[in-house]
Amino acid sequence: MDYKAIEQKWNKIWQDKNLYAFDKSKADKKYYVLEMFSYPSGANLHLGHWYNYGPTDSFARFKRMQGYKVFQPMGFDAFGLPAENYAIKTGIHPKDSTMKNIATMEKQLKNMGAMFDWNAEIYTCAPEYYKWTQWLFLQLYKKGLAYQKLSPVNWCSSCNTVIANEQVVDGKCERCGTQIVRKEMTQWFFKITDYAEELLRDLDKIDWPEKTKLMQRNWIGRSEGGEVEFTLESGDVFRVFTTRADTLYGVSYVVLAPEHPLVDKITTPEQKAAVEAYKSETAKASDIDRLSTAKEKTGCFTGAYCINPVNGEKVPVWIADYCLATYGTGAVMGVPAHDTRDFEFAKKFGLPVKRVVKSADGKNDELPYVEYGVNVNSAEFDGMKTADAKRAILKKLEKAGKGGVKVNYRLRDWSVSRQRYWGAPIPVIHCPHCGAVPVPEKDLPVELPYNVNFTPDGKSPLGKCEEFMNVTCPVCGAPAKRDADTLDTFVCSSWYYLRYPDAKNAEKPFDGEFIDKMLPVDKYVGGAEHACMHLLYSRFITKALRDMGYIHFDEPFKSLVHQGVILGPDGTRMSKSKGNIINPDKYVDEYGSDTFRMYLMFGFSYMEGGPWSDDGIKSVSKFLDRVERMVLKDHPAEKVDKAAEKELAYALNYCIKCVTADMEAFSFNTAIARIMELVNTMYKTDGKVSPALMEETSDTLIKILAPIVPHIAEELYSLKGGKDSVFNASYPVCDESKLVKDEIELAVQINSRVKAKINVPSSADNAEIEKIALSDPKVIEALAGAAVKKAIVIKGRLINLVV
RNA sequence: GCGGAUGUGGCGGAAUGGCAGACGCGCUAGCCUUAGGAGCUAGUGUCCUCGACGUGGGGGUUCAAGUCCCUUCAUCCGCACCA
Repeated sequence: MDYKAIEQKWNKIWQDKNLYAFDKSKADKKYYVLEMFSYPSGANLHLGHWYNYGPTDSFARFKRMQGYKVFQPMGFDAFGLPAENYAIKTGIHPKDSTMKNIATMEKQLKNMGAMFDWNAEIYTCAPEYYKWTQWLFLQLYKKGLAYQKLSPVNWCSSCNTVIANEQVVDGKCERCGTQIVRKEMTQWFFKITDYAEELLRDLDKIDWPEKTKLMQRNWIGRSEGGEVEFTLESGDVFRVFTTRADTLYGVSYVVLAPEHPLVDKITTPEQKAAVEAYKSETAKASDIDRLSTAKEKTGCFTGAYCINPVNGEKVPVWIADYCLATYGTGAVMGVPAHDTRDFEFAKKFGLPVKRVVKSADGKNDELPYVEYGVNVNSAEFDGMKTADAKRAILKKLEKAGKGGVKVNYRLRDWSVSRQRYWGAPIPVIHCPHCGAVPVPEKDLPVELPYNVNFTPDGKSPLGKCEEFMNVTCPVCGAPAKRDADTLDTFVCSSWYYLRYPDAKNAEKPFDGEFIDKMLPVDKYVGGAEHACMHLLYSRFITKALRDMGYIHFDEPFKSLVHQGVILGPDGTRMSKSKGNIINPDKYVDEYGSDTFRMYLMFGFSYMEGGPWSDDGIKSVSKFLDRVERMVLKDHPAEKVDKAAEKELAYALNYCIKCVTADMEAFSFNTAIARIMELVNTMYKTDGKVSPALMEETSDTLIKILAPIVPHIAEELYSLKGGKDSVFNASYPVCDESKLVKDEIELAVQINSRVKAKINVPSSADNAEIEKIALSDPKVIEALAGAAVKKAIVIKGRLINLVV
């Protein structure tokens, strides 16, 4: 077969017939298959794209043949850092390089032969799209879910610019090697924490991999505890969050995050220099380093003292980098006797260690003692069990107005400001009189200007573009400035699945009534690396839009699958620097896109991925030749053998049954294994079965294969006389009556070791099976007269005789 | 450091607690062909035969463990400004 000619032929026919366009009037029978859209970073589709889109398209085709109206769109997540970095390096404008990359990738995606509905294509960098991304920002702002605050960024003083985490290597700027420091800037945030509880709870409602749900649960990080208010000598107050309020009598110091707003105010003149030095040291460390328990504890005394609200004790206030400003209240109480980190800290700085909990059996175990137990040295709470003491102490604090029960989340609000050019401009105007003013919706989109200077020099590129920046305030008309930052690209991708079904709507981001019919996405397929960010942001945006009344469902993705990662032949992640990149084009060129796709489906466990190998693809190619020969040949019946006919009918229906289940479960490698078994049986029984049965089997085989090798199956289908597309045919259904066997083989175990095989009628009950087993000569020999204490029969599998 | 995963023949990988290694690659042999890097058929976990041993290591639960529990080792991924 001339694969290239066939691919071109059918791609053109499918396109001319508009075979894969979604019929919006059939939304009631919809099945929404969505692959995570591509970032057009390189000029070509890489193997990861192929692995995501090829097999998933086969799943979509399978669903179509099952009678669903499949909607499978494709688009591009086109804003982002790499295009901008490329521009800084080469001078080629991000828009130009991105649009060029998109054009190439579109062409390759079309050659892949996936049934994408190109009528619904979107690019996030198109004004027609980001207009609505900006609209989304404005709705969140109106709803009180977008706000500004000071937040640290990575700052490179040599490049004079903000650096992404990715560009920080060992704490240094990857471009110039300068030590990165963290610098506070005013930035926009989305209040995802308002939804922490629902985001956690609704995980129970969705069909997602358990590990992904677990990761989100841990990311959200709900912990129940309490807040305790400490009063400084200056009269200022601050609160700490703790899960161990029962240890409050053991507090011997408190720690503020070095970034805590009170630090400057309370530091005594004698400590000023030391505190400043410590703060600038901390600015160099990443959160990951700061939280490492392996690292030696560091800290600095502020010179200030505060009052423990339960016992009036005066304790010193320190700053230390193991306390993060972004978690809890940015302050922790130090209880060295009952916390490992606090213990190390106290030991290093000579702070007192005071036991307030001992184990329930009354033993004074070694300190730090972090287990639950019974309170001691805790005034009226002595003798209480940990759980009771927590409650009682928090109650006392609550009465005194000094704290109380509190649930805390590790989840932080979503920072969406980026000091970059290639993104959706933030639709806000900063007016000297009115402050931050949202751009009126009628003025959207705030278009990204083309002519800007990317050279990093301390300002956002947009900030240097006068005609962009200078506007009049929509409220008072005074001269004002636009927000010079752009939105995090995750904002663009947090709602794109809502845009696809109504991608060309010029009046609205989407028609709510129609979207309610089309969503949620029935099957979402993409990489596991998005578990905690994109997949959480999308859930948040869906819930926020629901609460604003735009949509009426709770979750965007009903069912989720992660494909694995294909590694280089050396078993490590593919990268340019390692030179182990596999280019799919080479194989598509040599073997055709169907064969390449089928190899991706057969050679790996889809959810696992694994190292690439050249060896298997040839075997898939051979297998397809073998199919072609069998399906197209004449099938003379030399002598029709009933047993052979039964065997073939069994093989066919068993194949249908297994492949249907395997396709549904994304277990493509085993689905293909079952198809290979069927073809092997066809070869084995050819000539011994009636031509009619062989023809029927061939026709069915073509339909089973169609989702996996769409062009080849379409060609075979038409060569066999099919008039319409095979993708308008329905998927074969298993005839259970053909799977009934007269006799089944069972293994006979004696004390769990297999000693013999027996054939029993499929209708035999347990007693009969035992009787047959005990009369088998091999079994008699192996038993050697021993008495059977117990016989365990597992239907269709084995019988185990315990002696 | 925290969080998530993985570990099965020479290789890719199969196994609702029920005959470990489906299917394929590779390898071996036979057939076929003027020819084969084509095709068809058979064999192929390890060890010395009966048999024994085998799912990273060690322990446990069970009639039965790759699968469940405990422990240990190794490798990989994510960690909030890469997308």
